[in-house]
Amino acid sequence: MVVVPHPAAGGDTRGASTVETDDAGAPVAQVRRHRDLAVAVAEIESAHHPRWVWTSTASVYPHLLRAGVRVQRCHDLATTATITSMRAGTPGLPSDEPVDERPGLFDAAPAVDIDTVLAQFAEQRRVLSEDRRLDLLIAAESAGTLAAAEMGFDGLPFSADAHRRLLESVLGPRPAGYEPPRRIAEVTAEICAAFGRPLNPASHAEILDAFRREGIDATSTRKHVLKEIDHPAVPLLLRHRDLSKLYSTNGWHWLDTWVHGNRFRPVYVPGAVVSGRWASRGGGALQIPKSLRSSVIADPGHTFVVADAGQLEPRILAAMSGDRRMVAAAGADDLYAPVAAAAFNGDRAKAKVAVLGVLYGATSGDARSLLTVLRNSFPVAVDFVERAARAGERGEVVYSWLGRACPPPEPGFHSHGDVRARGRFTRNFVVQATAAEWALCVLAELRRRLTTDPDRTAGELVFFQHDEVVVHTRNPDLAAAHIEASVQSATRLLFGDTAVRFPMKLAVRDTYADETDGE
DNA sequence: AGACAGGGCGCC
DNA sequence: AAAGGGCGCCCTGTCT
Repeated sequence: MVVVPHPAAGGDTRGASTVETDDAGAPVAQVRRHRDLAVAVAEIESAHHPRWVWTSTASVYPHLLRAGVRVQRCHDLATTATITSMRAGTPGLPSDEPVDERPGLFDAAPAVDIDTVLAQFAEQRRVLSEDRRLDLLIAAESAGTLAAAEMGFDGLPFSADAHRRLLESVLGPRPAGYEPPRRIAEVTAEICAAFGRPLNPASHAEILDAFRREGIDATSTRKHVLKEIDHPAVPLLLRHRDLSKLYSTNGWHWLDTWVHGNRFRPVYVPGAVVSGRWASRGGGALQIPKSLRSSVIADPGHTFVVADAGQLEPRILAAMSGDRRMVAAAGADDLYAPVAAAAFNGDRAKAKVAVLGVLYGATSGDARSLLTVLRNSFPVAVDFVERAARAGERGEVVYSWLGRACPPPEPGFHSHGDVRARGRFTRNFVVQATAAEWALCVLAELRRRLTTDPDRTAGELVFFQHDEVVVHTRNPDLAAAHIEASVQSATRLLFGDTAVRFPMKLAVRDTYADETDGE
């Protein structure tokens, strides 16, 4: 363990200090002063790969990456504090540290004294040393912060030319000024013609008003509502919505902002979702529309290995609950097939609806009755989430498998609707948060394997999205082997010797697009 | 001018 | 096919 305080504000890395500690966080050597943080980290890292302890990866590591310095392991104090304070019921009190989004600068956080950092680390070690699962969670979260910074820095291979071709074929040429692209202008004109009056197709109020003038009372302008209306403007409105979405969210401006040097460089924010899932800041990294994925093109000589965990959350529920029949079902490649056989006369569609309904807290009568059927065959699994739901309804906090706490309820939650919503949230939390932990452990192990493989062609992580990883590699077989091994490792770390399987759908392609998507 | 809420969509 | 959970982002419309 080597502790480094937060660097001074303003990008001034002079005066950086390090001190070596034992596992408990007690110093075992003198504090060393360094002229340059990146140089010091590079030197120490090459000697013995310590676990770096710092205030936050988000505020320190981007600077190191820009200096060409990478580390294997860290302990992120801010991330740890966020998790432990949520467990203590005092969310949001410790450092809400801003992440470094400005190249070349550290954020404006004040410099922190090394004794303060040491004290915080020692206290966190004391807590973690008593809780093996929490210790594992913190290690995985910390590794995740490194992976997030590295993926944001390296970027996802993305062909700006391919994307420009897509935009031009769908929207027309790039507008010179602020006027809308040709195809959007055309469909807007057609909509106005269909209604016989000018209107702004982006205004819900104007659309509803226009329909009302023709004697059509729509409750909203949602797609499924519009589709019920027999009117020539309906398909035009839906098309306008699609085009506008592409233009405004992933159009030329998005390309200029987020894609440079044929790399899409998003800002990942690990653990930003209460369940522990990652979020992204700007660029919509975790919501890349399917239509854009054919522009994610591997470099020459490289391919992508795209791996996603199929039916992850039901498998997580099986492992958490220990329901013997559900565990047995989760030993199959298709979990829904044995569930259907056991409870739904082989009707797979019904089995799927029932399982998803139990995970999300379905309220519709249809799914409720299927849930009752599911309970007959899988009582332990159903009871597991029902207990989480009832705890939430009582205002209690629930926990993931490794001990992440969900936020406490809002003080004023008492209405029937609030209480039921809280139950659906806590019901889903226990599974979604544990699924996030499993995926994070996969990511951490995969990162470790890829970066330490003596064969330098194993590849690099370029994308992570909840239950999916993408490796950019010259050697897809090796990358795939590392993915499989990482899945085994994560499963064993969390659930030990379980019969639950987590089959990965692996695909080797030169674009991120699903091969079923048309060219 | 800027903040915020609500509607809507698409990603898991 | 959707439903239920979690997000980010865009738009309009309203309020300050």
